[in-house]
Amino acid sequence: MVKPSSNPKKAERAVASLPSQIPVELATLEEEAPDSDDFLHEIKFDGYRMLARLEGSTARLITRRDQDWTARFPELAAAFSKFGLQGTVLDGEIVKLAENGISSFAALQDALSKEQTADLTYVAFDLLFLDGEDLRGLPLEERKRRLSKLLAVAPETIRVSEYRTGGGKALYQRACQLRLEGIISKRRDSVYRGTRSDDWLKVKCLNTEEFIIIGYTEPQRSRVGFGALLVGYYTPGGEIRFAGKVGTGYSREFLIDFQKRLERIEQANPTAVLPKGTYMRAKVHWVKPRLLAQVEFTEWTRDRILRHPSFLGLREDKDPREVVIDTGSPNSVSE
DNA sequence: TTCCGACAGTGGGGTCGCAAT
DNA sequence: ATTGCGACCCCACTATCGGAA
Repeated sequence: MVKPSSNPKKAERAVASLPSQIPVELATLEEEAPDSDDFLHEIKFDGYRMLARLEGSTARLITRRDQDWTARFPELAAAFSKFGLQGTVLDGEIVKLAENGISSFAALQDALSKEQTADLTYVAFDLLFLDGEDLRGLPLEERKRRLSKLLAVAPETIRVSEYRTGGGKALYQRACQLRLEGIISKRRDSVYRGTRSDDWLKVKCLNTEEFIIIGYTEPQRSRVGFGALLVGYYTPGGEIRFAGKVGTGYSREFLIDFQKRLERIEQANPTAVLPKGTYMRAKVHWVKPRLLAQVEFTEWTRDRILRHPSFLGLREDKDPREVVIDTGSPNSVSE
């Protein structure tokens, strides 16, 4: 709980308005979790990053690009406004938690599109302002202490992100076993700078899979070679199913060289079955299903399309026929 | 001198809202 | 009614540049 400010000086500070725009701290992508005791670690929640701005009887939810999304989360906004605090800003993530406590981005989007936002959760991981006081210059652990105190008495839907100190590698392994998105490791004594730095590290659990190259899109604007590779896989039934487009991870040189190679194996029509309503922004060229691409991605979407795919390289040593993915595999998103 | 952070620009899936078809 | 498109959200990645180390 927060003591009401009896000190007139403090009260004065409390009415001082917050900065209109507050840049959020961003994490740098890292391959390995730090094991050093200088870091604390928390679960990487998969949702919408949102600053909660409490200004008296009103609370606003602001995206990291400064868009006001309060109206999309009326229940959370109402819960925050009940705090009745002036000049207070929390940093956190709006998530849809399953019974097992895991946040699913697909479920969150689903809830938003159906306007079923009552059971969303705000997971707070930082406190930037309290009662008009700017806390961003304090060490992270101190801010977290004040955050816990503030949310000690809070509704179910507003929670503190739990964390542990040290043991980053072990936590990362457990997170991946539990099929979480990854972890965020933060320097315990770091101040909130509002930029990307290695004070905050994100270590993600990623999937790697080989896919059959079934086509490519034409480059747009200043892009050279091709835009994206269209990839697919064999179902156990022997059909090729479209798995999405992979548009990043190529050097300029590769884009030019590989397009020439693809050109030589072009064919008029797709080999793969495309889901109805597949939208192709750029013109597509289809190729014979002969080449394999190794692709890294975060997860499968509800429609069984790759999320956040990036190209790692070609697999010249394997036969495309070997790329069989059973849609009932643990990787699939069950509905 | 080298390195790193910021920025611009490319690409992805999904949702929403608006305009053109 | 459908489709295209751009703006958001979530992002990965390459290339470049200027300033810090």
